[in-house]
Amino acid sequence: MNYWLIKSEPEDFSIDDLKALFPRTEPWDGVRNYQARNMMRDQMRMGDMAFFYHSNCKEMGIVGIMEIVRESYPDYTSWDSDGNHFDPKSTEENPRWFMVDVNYQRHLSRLISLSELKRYSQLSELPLVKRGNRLSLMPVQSTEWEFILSIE
DNA sequence: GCCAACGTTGGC
DNA sequence: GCCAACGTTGGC
Repeated sequence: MNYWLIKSEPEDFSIDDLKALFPRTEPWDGVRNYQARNMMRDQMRMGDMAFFYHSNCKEMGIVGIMEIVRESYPDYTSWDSDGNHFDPKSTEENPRWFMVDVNYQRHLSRLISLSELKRYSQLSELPLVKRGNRLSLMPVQSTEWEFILSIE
């Protein structure tokens, strides 16, 4: 099983929004970056776990855990010319973008802030803490996953 | 609100 | 295929 970290701007969609849906799931639409798409499409598997990270907000950090409950399928929001995820180069016959479905699992007992995450040498290889990182979705090594849970 | 980093686009 | 211009991300 793989571990992940997935960012979301809480003003857009927060972990509380995901929790409110439970037990319904959420299609993780709107990923429009090839590197992120490839990981999502080729490596994310049902049952994988992901940290929910709040980005671009006052309290940035890891706030909870979600589970991948459906493997990748075409992101139909890319076909909606009225939506803000529209991409005219993506078609039903030849979809360019993909998404997975996620389900709320739990909040962490506390928010683990970005500034705290940056302080641990155990996490120095995590793309999140590297300079200039802009990936909205990234793999987390099992050792990193367990370390983060151990400091929760 | 600013701006560095970086991905994408498009002219050549 | 190069690369400048441009747009976006996201921390600060």
